Parts: sequence; structure tokens; C-alpha cells
Amino acid sequence: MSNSNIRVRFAPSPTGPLHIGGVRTALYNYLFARKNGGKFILRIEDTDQNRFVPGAEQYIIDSFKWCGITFDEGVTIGGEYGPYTQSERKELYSEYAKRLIENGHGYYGFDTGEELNKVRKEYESQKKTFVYNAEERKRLRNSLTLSEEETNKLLEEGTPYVIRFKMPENDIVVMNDMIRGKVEVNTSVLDDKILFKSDGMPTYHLANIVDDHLMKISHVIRGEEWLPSLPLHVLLYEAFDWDKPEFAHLPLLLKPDGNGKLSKRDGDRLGFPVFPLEWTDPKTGSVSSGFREDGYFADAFVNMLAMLGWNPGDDRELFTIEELSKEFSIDRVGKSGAKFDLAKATWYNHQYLVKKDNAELAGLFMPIVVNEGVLVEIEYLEEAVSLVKDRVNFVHELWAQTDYFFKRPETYDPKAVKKRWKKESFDHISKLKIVLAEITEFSSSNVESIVKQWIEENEYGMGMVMNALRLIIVGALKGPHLFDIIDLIGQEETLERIDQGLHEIGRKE
RNA sequence: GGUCCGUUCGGCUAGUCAGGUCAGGCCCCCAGGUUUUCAUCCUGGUAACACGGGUUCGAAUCCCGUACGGACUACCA
Repeated sequence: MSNSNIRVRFAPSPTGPLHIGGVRTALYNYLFARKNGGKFILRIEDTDQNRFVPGAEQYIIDSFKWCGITFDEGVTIGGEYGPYTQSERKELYSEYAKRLIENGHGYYGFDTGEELNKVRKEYESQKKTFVYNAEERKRLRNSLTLSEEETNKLLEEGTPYVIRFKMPENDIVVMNDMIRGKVEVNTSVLDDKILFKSDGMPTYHLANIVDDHLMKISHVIRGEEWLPSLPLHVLLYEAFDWDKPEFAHLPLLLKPDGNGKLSKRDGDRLGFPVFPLEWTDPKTGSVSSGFREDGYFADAFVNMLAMLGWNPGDDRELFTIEELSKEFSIDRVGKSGAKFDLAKATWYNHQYLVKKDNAELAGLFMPIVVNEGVLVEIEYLEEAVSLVKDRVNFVHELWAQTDYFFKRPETYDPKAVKKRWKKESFDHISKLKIVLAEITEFSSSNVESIVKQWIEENEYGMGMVMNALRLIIVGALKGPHLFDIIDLIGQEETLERIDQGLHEIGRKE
């Protein structure tokens, strides 16, 4: 299926780093566009001048780049519906706000923030909630209660004003959500939302509708937190007499323990990232961890995120972003919130790590090895990585599993010594060293067959000798197939480690 | 408080729209097996339809109610 009229957008506000819930929303938009042959647009909604955070926009762009989520139009790439930053479209919005006043769907409000707060407090003290609605607007300072002359006078004097939406009274708004189906709301519970602020900027509601219309957005796919404002948005489209896009409200990403929306605090508290990339707050200097810096692969991260709320309908769980682009469908997005599960995220990373080829992993591992003060050939690293990759989840865990490939044991695990270093061990290993020294083809399989044969001929007991040998080579009872280790470190190193081990551990009484 | 949304194993979920297999899979956890060690791997296991009504021969599935949870309720998005 391909439809060039399908156009979706992701419209973040540059108020800070993008949290993984936002990344998932963007991902679903991206997948929806790809699946349907549509266009994906990145628009920056920076209509709140007070909350602007330097670097946030760049962070968002960098995050998507890391994830492999690309845009067809938008900031930094352009397109025929630009500009794609709302502050650069400022002039547009007042024009549309005024159009609403002209056609009777909007009005000027002259109440100041302080006045309104005062009223709110009064209501609160009476245990009532103030809402600027059809009832209350009759008592407040606006172009509905003021005469036309008074209104014009105030306007001419430069009195600060806002433009509000004139919410219809007692009307049923019927909406459709692609995920939830039919939703109905009575307008009498809605308020007269501000569409245009006294600072000359539109609010989200106005800017969003105007831009979605002008940018010919066909489907609005966004977080569930927007569902309560859907009636307003639908009414706005109707007030402008514009065609409405389709709406899909995605379920929220929840904190792993308990309930509630996943937040930055949960990450700090439970020790996992909630942001794709590390973020340093420009004001406080505080650093928030990122999935990338924590060692997650971008493809694993994207896969994990995609499956939090969507599934293909069968048992498959591993998908590249390209595969997701072919399979994704809004129909298969769930209705309920999904708790972020760190264990599953780790599992995903493991799956991708195992699938990566050894050369790539060795390349990623090299800086860590160098940092440990070890100089080795990349080929040697590849061999080591291939032997242990299935026992780690992250590249940074590789060192703990491979350090004995690069340096001789500094200690010999006391527990292991106690358990596996028997009276006969010194004698066995001393003799075995002579056998090993005589082998000319020092390959894993050849050494294995010679050593095993030697053990059997001498009736020493496989476990007895092998554990002692492992202890001497590795320093502990861990690691992959011992003959693979011996093969990799080589004959000379093996013999030297035996000498060192015999000397260090000594005879057992 | 009000409005809206949601509710299947500990977590992610399939199954719900078109009622009818011991409610399936993955992660986690537990046990066993393989192994010279650890890990991997293999096998098996514990474990759920929020509750109460109704419709029906039959309900996780349709309807109503209740409970619980969440989101929203700014001149923020």
C-alpha cells in the first residue's frame, strides 16, 4: 500500500531532552509513514518562550539520528510547507486567531493572569473549581461582556489581551480515535481555552491545528495525554471549516514499579536511563544518563521500544527498523499503558550483541582494552570476543569476561584453590607442562585430544586435572572452553602461566 | 472534585472486532539436564482473564454496574 497523501509529523517542544516515550511516539509516526508510503515531518513547537532550553532541539535531532529515524521534511531539511519552527511562523497565527473572532468562534479576553488566579483561589476556598466556560465568561472582562466600542478602545490602547475559543454550550462532540474508537464529550465540561497569548504567540492548541492543516497532516499520532484536548482540536477544525485528520492516541509508557507515567525521576531512582542520549542540563549542569552511553545498541533500543505497545500478532520479537517499517500497523497498537522493563531491554541488547559480527564488536571493544593498558591486535580481540560474546549483554561487560586473555592471573580465587587444588595437583600440572611443551601443533582440538589422552592413560581423573589447569591459566573457575583459551594465548604463554601458577599456589599439604 | 481513557501470569503481550482448544509466546524467577569451570544451550515448572450482575446451550471475548489505575483539568506542550 502506498499513499502519497499520508503525512504525519512529530512535533516536540524544545524544553529539554526527549524522553523515551517521545521517542516511541516519533518511532510509531515514522513507521506509519514508511509502511504507508507517506511523509514524515519534524516540526518544532517552540511557542513557549519561557521554557526554551538551549541545545534541546539539537538533542532531539541527534537522538533521532542515533535511532535511525529519518524525516522527509522539517527543521534542518526543509520542505515546501516550511518554515517548520513555530516561532518562525509567528505572524500566521494571529491572522487565524482573528479569523475565529470574525466568525464568532473566538473572543478577546482582557483578564490578567493575576486576576484569574485570584478568582481561582476564591473558588478553591469554597471547594469549587473555576473553569473559564460559557457560564463564567459572562462575568469576566472580555469582548463578549464588553461593548464593541469598549473592546476597540482597549485594543487601541494596547491593553494586553488573549484570544479564547468560544466553546459551544451543551453540545456533544463525537470523535474517532484509531486506537480507542468512538469518544464522546459534552462541551459543557470544556473550557474556553486560550488560543493566542498576550505575548503575541499562539498556544499549542492553535498553532498545532493551524500547522497540521497548512502542512496537510493526514494522521495525528500522539501520546494519550493529548486525548483530553481532542474535543477542542476537533471543534477548532470545525470552526475553521477544515477537514480533520485522523487521530490516534498512543498509550503511555509507565514506570517499572507501581503506576504512573515514566519520568526522569524514575530513571534516577531505579538506575536506568529514560533518555536516548546522555543529557547535561545547561542550567544546573546535572547529567542524565542515556541508553547510548549506557551501552545499548540503537537497533536493540528501537526494537525494544517498538514492542512496548505494539506487536505483530505472532510470536516474533526481533525486528530491524526496516522490518518494522513493513509490518507496523496502528491496528496492532494496544490500548493500555506499558511498563518499561529493564530486564527485557537488557535481553534485547544481548540478542543484538550476539548477532553482531566479531569484527564490529572487537572494534567497539578496542578502546576499552586500550584504556586498560593493553596493546593487542584487533584479530586477537575478535577471537577473544567470539569466545565470550554469548555471556554478556553489553560491550562494556566484555573486559570482565576476557581480561585473562590479555594478562596473567594476578590472584588465584581462594575458594577455587580450596576446592580444586588438591594434594596431587602440583604433581599433575608439573607433568602436564612437559606434555604441553612437546606439542608442535598447538591448536585447541589437538591440545585437547593429547591432554585428554594423557589424563586417561595416567588415570588422573578429568575433573581433577582440568580444574587445576583452568585455575592456573585463568586464575578462577570461569570462562569458555579451556583449550580455546590455551590456543588463543599460545604455547609459550600457557607454559609461563603454569610456571607462575605452580610457584604462586604451591603444593598442598 | 470533574472529564476522558484503561484493566489477561511479577513484566511485555496473543487471544476480544466475527462468543465454543487444558487461556499461548517472550522476559524474569525456580528445577532438572548438558559441560573440566562459569556462562551459554536444552527440557520442564510456578503463574493471569480486576470484581459483580446480565445475555447465551456456552463469555477473557457482547451489555450494564462497581472497584482500581492513569491522563488531563496553565497566557506548558
